[in-house]
Amino acid sequence: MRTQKGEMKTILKKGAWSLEEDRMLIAYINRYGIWNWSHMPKYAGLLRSGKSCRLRWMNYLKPDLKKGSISEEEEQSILHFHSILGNRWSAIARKLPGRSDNEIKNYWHTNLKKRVASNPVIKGSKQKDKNKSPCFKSHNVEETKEDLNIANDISNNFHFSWTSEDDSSTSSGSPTLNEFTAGIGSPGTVEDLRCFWRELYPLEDLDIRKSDQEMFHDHIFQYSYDDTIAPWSFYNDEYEIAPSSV
DNA sequence: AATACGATCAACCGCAATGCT
DNA sequence: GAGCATTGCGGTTGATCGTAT
Repeated sequence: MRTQKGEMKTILKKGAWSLEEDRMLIAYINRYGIWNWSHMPKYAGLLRSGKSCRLRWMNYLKPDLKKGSISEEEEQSILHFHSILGNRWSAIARKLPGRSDNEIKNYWHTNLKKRVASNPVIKGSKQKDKNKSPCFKSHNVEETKEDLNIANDISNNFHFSWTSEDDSSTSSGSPTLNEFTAGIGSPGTVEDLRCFWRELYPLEDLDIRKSDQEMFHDHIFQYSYDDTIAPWSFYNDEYEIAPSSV
């Protein structure tokens, strides 16, 4: 189905993320970095909005996120910074490394809000048992840990290189967190992306996903056929991805 | 055992800010 | 400066789970 502008119109998936979707997003970001949330899902083979992908990554998949319960120190920090900043959750989150704004917001609403309302001067804190949390028991936490390992294995087997204005040397290996969260990235060339998908869906699975490959005929993709040197440099002039050696 | 209810948290939605053309 | 795309934020919702009855 196409819109009047000739763009592909896809039905976007909503609701809980599956393991497979997590795996695809992690693997894609490990390989190409974060270059454009709106366009990324399509190239990663995800039927999700960019917003949804960004949220999933920021709140759950980002490797430097802490997975455990909020500590007493962190709780005191939340109380302290909330008294200064109010409901500016993202600002509070920046003060607590490894915690997302969503996590802090949820923690506030479920643990602290009532307590602060009933007792404005809170000194101590109740340590909640996160093992009782439904989400801790769901597939997401434990299985995603395993999934992150799988994704890391995948990314470790990829050749990843780029150059920048600041650093004319070429870096190889997997990008660090700072590198790929700093916006370094590229959707890759058509052939490069094919290799990426083959890594995710070896042989027999590739046929099943033929419909997904309709995107190779997407108008944006057509650019890449005519520009084989730095096909995606128009997205980010500072970086260009080297042809994959996979 | 079945049901109701509350707690928790991942995900969605709408809007504002920002950047680009 | 207008219009559009993208990103980031905060409020809210809904699914899931544990517990009480």
